[in-house]
Amino acid sequence: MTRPPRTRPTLEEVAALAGVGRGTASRVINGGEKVSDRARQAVEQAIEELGYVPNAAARALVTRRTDAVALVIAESEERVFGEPFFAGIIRGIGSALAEADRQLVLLLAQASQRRGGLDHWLTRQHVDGVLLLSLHDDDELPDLIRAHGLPVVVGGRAREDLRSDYVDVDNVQGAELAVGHLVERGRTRVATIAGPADMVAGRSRFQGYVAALEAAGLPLDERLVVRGDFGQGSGERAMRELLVRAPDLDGVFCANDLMAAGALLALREAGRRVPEDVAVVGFEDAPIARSTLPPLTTVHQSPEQMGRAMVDLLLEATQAPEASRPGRMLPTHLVVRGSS
Amino acid sequence: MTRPPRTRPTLEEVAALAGVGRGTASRVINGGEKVSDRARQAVEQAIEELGYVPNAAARALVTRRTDAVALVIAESEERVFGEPFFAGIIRGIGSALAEADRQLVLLLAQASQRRGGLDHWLTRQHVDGVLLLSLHDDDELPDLIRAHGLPVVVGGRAREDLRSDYVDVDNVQGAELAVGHLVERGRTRVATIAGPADMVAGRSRFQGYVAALEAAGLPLDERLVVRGDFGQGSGERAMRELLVRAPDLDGVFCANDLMAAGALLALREAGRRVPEDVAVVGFEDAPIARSTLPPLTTVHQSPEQMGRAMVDLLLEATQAPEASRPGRMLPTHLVVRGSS
DNA sequence: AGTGGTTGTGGGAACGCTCCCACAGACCAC
DNA sequence: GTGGTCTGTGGGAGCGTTCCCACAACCACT
Repeated sequence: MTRPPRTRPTLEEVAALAGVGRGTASRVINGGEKVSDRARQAVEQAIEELGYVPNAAARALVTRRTDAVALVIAESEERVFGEPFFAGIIRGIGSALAEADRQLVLLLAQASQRRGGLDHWLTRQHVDGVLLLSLHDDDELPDLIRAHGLPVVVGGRAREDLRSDYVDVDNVQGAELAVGHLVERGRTRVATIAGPADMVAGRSRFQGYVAALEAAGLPLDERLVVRGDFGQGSGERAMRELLVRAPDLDGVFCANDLMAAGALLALREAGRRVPEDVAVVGFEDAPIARSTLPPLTTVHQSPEQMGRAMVDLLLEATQAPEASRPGRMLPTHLVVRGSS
Repeated sequence: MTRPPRTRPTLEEVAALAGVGRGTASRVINGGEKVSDRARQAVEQAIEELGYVPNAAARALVTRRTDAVALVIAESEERVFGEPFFAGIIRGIGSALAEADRQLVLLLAQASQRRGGLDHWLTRQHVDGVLLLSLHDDDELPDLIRAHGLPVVVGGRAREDLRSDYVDVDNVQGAELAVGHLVERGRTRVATIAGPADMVAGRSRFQGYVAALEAAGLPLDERLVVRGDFGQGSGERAMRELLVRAPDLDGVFCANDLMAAGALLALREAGRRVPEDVAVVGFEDAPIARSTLPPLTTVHQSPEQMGRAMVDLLLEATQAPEASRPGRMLPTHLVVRGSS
C-alpha cells in the first residue's frame, strides 16, 4: 500500500501504469465496451493502486453534464423543515439520487435572493435538472426555469394546469378512500372539513369527497361542508360550526390530520363519542395521527416515495427533454385506527 | 434584444464582440485589475448582449476550486428535519453560502451509504470543503474527511478534544446565565435536570450549573442532580424524583426545553406553583418554550447564527488550510418568560 | 535621445477528460 | 493470395476557462 502522491492521479497516469492508451482506460471506466479482458484488468488494477478518482470538472466540461440536480425549495424554510411531510420527500430524493450517482444541490430560495440570483445560478450549467418543492398556486418559478432549457419536476403540483412535469399524491383517490370507508361503516351524514380553496390539496380532496358521496348515492349537503386552513385551531372551530349546523352528522372527513386533531377536541368538548357517535378520518398520516385520542384513522401518503418519483421523472426528462410525460399521481391507502 | 444562440456563448465570443482579447475579457469578469475603462465597458456590454454566463466546469478545471460546499448530515434525517434547531442551522448555512456565492451540496449520510460512498463522493473534487452536522460522540467522520485533505467544520462539537474546526453554542456560559438568573430571583435550593453524560451539550451545561452555584457561594448538593435523556418524558420522571429527594427545592435548571416542559407537568401534578414555589429555566428556546404553562424562561441560542459561523469558519479554512483556528463559541442570552 | 518603469493587452499553454477517427491485427470467404 | 469485416486500440482534437509571459504604448526622468 503505497502512499498516494500529493497531486491526484490523472487518467493518463492510470493508462501509463496499466500499459494502455488513454482511450482504453477511459473506456474501462465508463460504459466499458469493446475492451479486452487483459486491458480491463490492467486498468482496474492501476486505478486501485493509484487510488484514481475521475475529475468531475473535466468530465463535465466535455460531456456537458454535471450529474448534479438542484432541489429548489421555494417554501419558507420554517415550514419545509418543520413538516415531516417535506422531510420525507427530501429523504426520498436524497436516497434516490444517491442510488443514481447524482448529487443533490440544495437551493433555499429565500424571498431575498429569489428573483435575482436564482435563474443565474441555474443557468450556470451547474446542474442537469431541477426539482422544485412548492405549494403556492401563483408560483412562476417552474416556467422560469424551463425557459432556461432545464428539465424541471415539481413536487406537489401547484396548479391543475401546470405545464411542468409533476409528482403529487392522488388527493382525489385518497379522499374517496376515506369517505368510502366512512360510508362502509354505515355513516350516512358525512361532513367534511375541507382545506383552503387556493391550494390544490384543498380542492382535490374536496373533489374526492364529492365524488365518493355521489358514488354512494348520498346527497351533497352544503351544511356539511366547512373550510379550514389546515391548522389545528381551524379544525376545532370548523367542527364546532358543523355541530351547530348539522347536529345529526355521524362522520367527518378532514382534509388533513391537524384539522382532524382539532375536530376530535371539539367533538370531545361537545360530548360526542368517537367513533360511536361520530367517526373521523384524516388525511396525511402525520405523526400526530398516532397520538390523538382516539388514534386517528387517516389516508396514508408516502412522502419518501414521492421524492423518489420526482427523481425518476427528472432523470427521464434529462434523457428525453422533449417527450411529454403525464404527471405522476401516487396512490394512497387507508390506515384504520381508533377514530372510525 | 436578439435571441441568444442555441449554444451558450463562450468567453471567446464575448471578447470578439467587445473587440478585445480573451485575457482582457477574463480580467473584467474576475478581479478586474488593470483594465482600461474603455475595455471594461465594451466587455460588460458584450456580456449583457450575449447573456454570457461563465461555464463553471471549465473554470473549476483550471482553478481547482468548485465554489461548492458539502453539508454532510450524519444524523438520522428524522431528527435533523424534525428539530427546529437543525432547520435553523441549515437556514443559516444556506443564506451565508448564497451571500458568498457558494453552492450547497447536501449529503444525507444514511447508514447504508455512509462507509462506502461518502469518502468517494467527497474526494471527487466536487466540493471545496465540508460542513458536518452531527452530535455523536464517537463519530470518526471528521477525521476521515480531513485525511482527504478537505477542510471540515463541525457544527455542535462532538467531543471536547475534537481536532477539527468547530462551531458550538457556549453551553457553559448559557447554563451559568440560567442558574445565575435563578439565584438572582432569590432561589437557594436550585436543582438541575442534566442531559446525557455522553453528549457535549449534556456535560457542558452541567458544568455551567456547577460553576454558577460556586460563583453564588451555594453548595453543590448531589440530591439536586438528576440526569435525563433530553426527552420530555425523562424530564417528567426526573422532576418527580427530585421532588422526592429534595422536597425543599425552589428552582430547577433543565438542560433543554423539552425536559423542562416535562418538569412543568410533574410540578403541576405535584401541586407546586410555578414560579411561586419553584422557578424553572430551560435551554434552547425551542418553539415549545412559548406554549408551556406557564411559558418557559429559557436560554436562547441562535441556530441560524451558528450556521453562518460554520460557513465563515469554513471559508477561512479554505483560504488558510494549515492555520489552526480556535473553536467558535456562540454566546447565548436569557429569555425571561413566566416560569421564573 | 536613451533608459527605465508602469499600465494595459493579446494569446499560448494547460487543466483532465471524452469523443472520434484511423489503424493494426485476427479471422473468414472466395 | 486478395479483399472484406469485425475487435480492440492509441492518440489527436477539443471542451471553456485561467494563468502567465511577452510585448506595445506611454510617461517620466536623466
